[in-house]
Amino acid sequence: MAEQHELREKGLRLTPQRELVLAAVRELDHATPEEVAERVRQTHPGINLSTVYRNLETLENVGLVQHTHLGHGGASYHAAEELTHLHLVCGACGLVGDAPIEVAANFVNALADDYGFKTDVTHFAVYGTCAACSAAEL
Amino acid sequence: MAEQHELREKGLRLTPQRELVLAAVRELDHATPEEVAERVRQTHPGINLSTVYRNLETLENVGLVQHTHLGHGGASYHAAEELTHLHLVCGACGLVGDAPIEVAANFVNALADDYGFKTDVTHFAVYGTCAACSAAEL
DNA sequence: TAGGCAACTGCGAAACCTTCGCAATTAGCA
DNA sequence: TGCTAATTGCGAAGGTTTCGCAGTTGCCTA
Repeated sequence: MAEQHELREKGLRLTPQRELVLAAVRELDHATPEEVAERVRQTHPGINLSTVYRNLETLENVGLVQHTHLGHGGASYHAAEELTHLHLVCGACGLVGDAPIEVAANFVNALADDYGFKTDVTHFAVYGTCAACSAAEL
Repeated sequence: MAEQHELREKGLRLTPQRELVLAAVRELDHATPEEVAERVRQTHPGINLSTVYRNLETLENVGLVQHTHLGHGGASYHAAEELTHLHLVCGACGLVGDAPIEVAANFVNALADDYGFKTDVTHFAVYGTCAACSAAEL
């Protein structure tokens, strides 16, 4: 994993904190800044929350990570290369499920054809009620 | 517009603030709590932000309004009866467009069939790039 | 290999947004 | 008309995200 390479390539300095933040995002898959910080602290206890925020922003600017809105207010961060699925958030139990992007292909095409709108389905979650909760409601 | 009726029907007291909040949500169409407050203040200058928050919550509980996530963090409120369209948020210019719910029908059905997931397409916005901005990028 | 510049970090404080408790007010019932 | 509980206003608290500043440190250059 030539991680140094990818960070340097983007014109970023290689700091332990930065590497750890990127690694944490990759390991965690949709994690909040707070969760990323917690994870990083396992190997680098002193890391500051501000630093995590700043690095997430920086990494997002160079396209290595991306954020998604999974619920309430906060953003969750993903490694950019893993953004191959969309998120199904259950309003009842709060669980976040995945579905392949292809499920939305028709939808995306329809928006493109009818409105010229280029959709990024992964940015916002898809909200609804999961199978288990629908069943429980009856 | 027998507004009194609908509020009383839901078991709510009829206060000027409540009526104004509901009216503001209906007039504004997707407005943040802050925007609702501002609007209400035009006719009722003293209204407190807490009151707006509380009324939005109350009105949502009885099903008269609903909130949607259009971006960043905050929620936006809609009159429940107008939730017949989904929101297209352009990441470049920030504009919020509308599209009829039917565009997503196939998508919703696919999620229901494949995952048993009942989707509420209006709760989260659909994120992407609008026609104008896609054109401008080239 | 040493030196210097700019990027980066840590820290604290500030700026949000939202929720909460409490006392005073007020709507709607009898 | 009076009572009671819902609702309001206010201030404060809580949480998240941003910011400024001084100190540190990566990386380029000589």
